Amino acid sequence: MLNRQHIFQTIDRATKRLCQGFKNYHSSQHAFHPFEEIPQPKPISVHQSMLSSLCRERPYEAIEIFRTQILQSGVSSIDEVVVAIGLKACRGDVKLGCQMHGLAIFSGLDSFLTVSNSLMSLYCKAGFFEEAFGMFENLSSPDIVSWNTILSGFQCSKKGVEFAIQMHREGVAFDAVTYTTVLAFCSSVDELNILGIQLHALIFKHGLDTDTFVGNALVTIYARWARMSEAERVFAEIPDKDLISWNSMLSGYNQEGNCGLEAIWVFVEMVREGLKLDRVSFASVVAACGHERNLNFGIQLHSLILRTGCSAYVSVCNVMMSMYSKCEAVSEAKEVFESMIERNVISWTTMISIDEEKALSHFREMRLDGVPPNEVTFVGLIHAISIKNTVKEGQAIHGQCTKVGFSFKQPVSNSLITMYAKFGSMEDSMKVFSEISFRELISCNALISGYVQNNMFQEALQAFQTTILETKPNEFTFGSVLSAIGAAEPIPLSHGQRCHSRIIKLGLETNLVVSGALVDMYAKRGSIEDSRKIFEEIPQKSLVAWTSIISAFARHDDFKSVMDLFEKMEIGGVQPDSITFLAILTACSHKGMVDTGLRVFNSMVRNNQIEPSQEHYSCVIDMLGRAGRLKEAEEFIHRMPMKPGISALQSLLGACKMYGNVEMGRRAAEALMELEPMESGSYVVMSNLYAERGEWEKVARIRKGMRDKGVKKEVGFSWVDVNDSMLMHGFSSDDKSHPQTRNIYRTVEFLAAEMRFLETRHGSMRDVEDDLALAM
DNA sequence: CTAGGGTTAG
Repeated sequence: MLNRQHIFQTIDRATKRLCQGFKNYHSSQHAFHPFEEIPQPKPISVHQSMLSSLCRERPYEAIEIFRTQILQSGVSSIDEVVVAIGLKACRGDVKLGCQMHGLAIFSGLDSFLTVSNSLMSLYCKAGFFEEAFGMFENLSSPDIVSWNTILSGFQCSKKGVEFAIQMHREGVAFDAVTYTTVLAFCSSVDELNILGIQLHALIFKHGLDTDTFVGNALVTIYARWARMSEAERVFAEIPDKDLISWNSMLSGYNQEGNCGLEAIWVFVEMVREGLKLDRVSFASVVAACGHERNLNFGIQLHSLILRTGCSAYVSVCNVMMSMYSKCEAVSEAKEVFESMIERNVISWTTMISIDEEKALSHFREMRLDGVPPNEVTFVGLIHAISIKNTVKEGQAIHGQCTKVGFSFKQPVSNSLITMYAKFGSMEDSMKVFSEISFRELISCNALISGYVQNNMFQEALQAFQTTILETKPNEFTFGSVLSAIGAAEPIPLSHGQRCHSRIIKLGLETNLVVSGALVDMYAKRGSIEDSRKIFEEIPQKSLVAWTSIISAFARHDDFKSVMDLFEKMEIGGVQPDSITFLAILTACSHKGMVDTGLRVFNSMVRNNQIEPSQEHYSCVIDMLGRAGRLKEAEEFIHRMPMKPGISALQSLLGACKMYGNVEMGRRAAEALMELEPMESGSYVVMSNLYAERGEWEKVARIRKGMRDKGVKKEVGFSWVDVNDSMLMHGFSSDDKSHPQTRNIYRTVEFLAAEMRFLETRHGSMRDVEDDLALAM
């Protein structure tokens, strides 16, 4: 394991040195001037070396030189090598290539294999594979380069591998290039990884694993399969490591997800080796830095990138934007965007996902800029609109997606499901879901969590049960379904227990999200012992875990446990957040520990720099109110920086009722009725308050007001689990809707009689009977 | 003839 502190200190030193040394780093330019000084006609060898050095870096100049030569000295002044290099310089430009092809036929140089090979390569690159393949089939004696050229032309990895197998059957001996090409095919298809390993064995047998190109390809495939130890082993055995070898390692660590630090470490070693870093190195290391959320190092990298001139690359700027946004430095990200001369889809998409407020206007600008959006753009845009909660815009974008044919792309559908769920219209979510061709887990998770968000817990459970028939659930699936079971009284706890056993089977019980959700679910469903057991078995207790268990005990009014756990949490070095404090305040309030509660509230603001929310204020008001400190409670409401919400007013009203304060109660109730005129609660409490004082006229006025506005009192429900069904059975007092009502009531009477009988013997069943009578 | 990077839904 690497020591973070140590690494970052080392990186700091290394990059500082690098910044100083970089001034003369990229100044070396290729020198071509001697070419001009050689008089015409220039010997062929001069052209060969000139063109081959130019064609990589500046192909158009190479083509120009080629043209001048033909015009000045005729076709006879060139040979097959020059034509081959000239073709290379065309870089997949078919028009130029065709001209060159004509020239080759005209000069008779097309009979040379090198020229045919170069032509085939050109046609492959230009996307005319059929053309190239036709040429290949007409070759009387293709060499390994001809084979490799065709092999590399395959767009589909599987077809490419088939061709390689055919090569093998026909007795073509593989060389380093063949292996490299086939390995590249293997790395892009999962099922081919066994073949990749077999190839590695063959490569090893032929001693080709020390070839830089082959080694790089091996490093790349191992990195892509997240087998970094193997990648490292191959890497160590490459004698002539080039920049690509290093970059492959760097990106390999990046791909593994949480190995950002290792990636940065590789970068530092690259710096130490004195390598000339390029845009790919920077793109990778900046991504790693974003992963690590290390803004300081990111700024150092940024300056390094500016010094090396790599800031001219769109790709590097794109990843810098993303890094800054991950480090929560949005203005820096925007600055990078503004400074860019050229922007591509990724630049715009990144900007759209960073700045959700202006997402739509960025999208419009993007269209005006002539950059066509892709599916990722729509994912970002839909996400931004979900956050903004602008239904009209969402529908418009959905329409746009459909128009450009993106709405059936997997990621887009998934974001649409989430968006409609956020809008509260599950019908639309379901519609999108049902139109998906292949239901991957992410789509199911999106749907389940959508149901939970909209309080449709049974539907969530149902969707979960369909999901587990189709695929293996993951931590997100369980996170959602457990919260559904925790929140929904009518779902029997046995479903939660079944989930729990499934979680254990899948080895997910120590997962951060899942363990927290389990603790929470058991606590909400009354099984605090299970909550505690699960909590204690979590090896590394996270903030979520601590908060879950504290809230669990708070919900059970176990003040002592709450405070014990809170202390242990702080000793354990885990910083409480606003939700933790909310749980503690709840516990204080329920136990009447007003002064402790106030102390906690103040320390939250002062020591932990947490801005109290509406809920925190309500909790304190509730606490003061319950203790009869009504004046302070009302003062507290006035002290709130925001408009007092429903729960704060309800708390105050409740306290007024408890202590019979009609005046204050009226103020609270009026504020409440204004906030939610259709809720019966405040009317009922107020009329009861007046009733207790005998002010019947006022009671009547309130009752009439309720009737006029159409406010109805909600009926309370209880639940009973019948035969471990999917749903529990709900019933209210005086409920006669069940077909077996008569039998049910007879049973209740029997039970009541039995209790009376037992009471005469034990004398302690009074309460239970009262409860039962109430339930009727 | 061959190789490396960036945006992304829960």
